[in-house]
Amino acid sequence: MRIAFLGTPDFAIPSLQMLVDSGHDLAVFTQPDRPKGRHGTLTPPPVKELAQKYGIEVFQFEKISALDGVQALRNFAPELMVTAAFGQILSRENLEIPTHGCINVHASLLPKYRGAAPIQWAVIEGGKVTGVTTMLTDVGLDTGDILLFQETEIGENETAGALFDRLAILGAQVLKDTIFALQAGTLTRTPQDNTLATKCRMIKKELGKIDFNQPSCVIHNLVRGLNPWPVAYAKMDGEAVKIWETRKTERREEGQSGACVIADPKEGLFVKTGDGLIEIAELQFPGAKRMPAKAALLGRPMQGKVFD
RNA sequence: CGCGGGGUAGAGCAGUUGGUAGCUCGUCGGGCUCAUAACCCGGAGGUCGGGGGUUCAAGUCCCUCCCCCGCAA
Repeated sequence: MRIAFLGTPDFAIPSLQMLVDSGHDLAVFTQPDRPKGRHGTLTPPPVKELAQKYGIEVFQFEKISALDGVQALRNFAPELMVTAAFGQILSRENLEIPTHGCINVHASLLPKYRGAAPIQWAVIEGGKVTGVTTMLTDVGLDTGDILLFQETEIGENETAGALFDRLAILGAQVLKDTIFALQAGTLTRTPQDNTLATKCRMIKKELGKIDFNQPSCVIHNLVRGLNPWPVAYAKMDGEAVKIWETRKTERREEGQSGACVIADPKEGLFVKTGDGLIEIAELQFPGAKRMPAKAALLGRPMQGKVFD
């Protein structure tokens, strides 16, 4: 099938790879190269790199809905359009180009977690199950009819990053099934129940500030959900310390919220929360690399210090 | 050349006004103990990121290169 693939980050990679392996006639539309890293090096999005590896034509528009974007899309004349974490809003004009419409791969069980950061929010809110949904894109934000979906459990200590990788692969599978069903003529559409819909906000850095008055599980979920980006943090002696990994614990100890009540290179680092203790397993001080808390404690006594 | 922090024993850190490198953990050996990741005693292990310079003398000052990290994008 002649397919226009619109996607940008790593999440879209397995899906594009699947389309390539399935022998479809592809063109890739992705975001422009962006400055990245410490020196602002202009870096192509992952999807572009993969596309170029296979000699697939790549188009990059600041706004696909603008005139030149629509024109390029029309010229390619796709039968089907597929989006996966593209990062741009499609206009009605865009959507009317492909004869079979536009399929979006979304990393949540719609209608839950519509919007930009569904994976992180599923973890932050402590969800036990999430998944991937394919839907028929319409002009709303992830509001189109549901085609297929697949569930997966979220591990108790799973990070958003790890879940991200799994859902990217799962997404490719669901997409494959969806296209297969489309070609077989067995695809069914199920409208979303808007009364059950939730929309997730974009992740901002300030969201990562840990409030140790919160219960341990809330903190733990925040830490997992913001790993590997932007990473939860707390301040100690005026410095922002990144908290990479935490563990729940049954240990009890008195102290003020945020206080390092146990800080021993052998036992580990345990901080008082709103309802008990939480173990900080991995952290990162300014200028330093991330490291196990037990290692950090060897050269940096933290007993009695307080995070705020 | 966007701003800043840092590269010192296997790991994490300290090293004051320049004068033969210390701490905690680990590691090796010995001891105590019913026993131990606990405790005691002892040992090994570092050309202080690379190169150049100043000096009687540099981890410590100057120049330069490499690498790591944070912020900002």
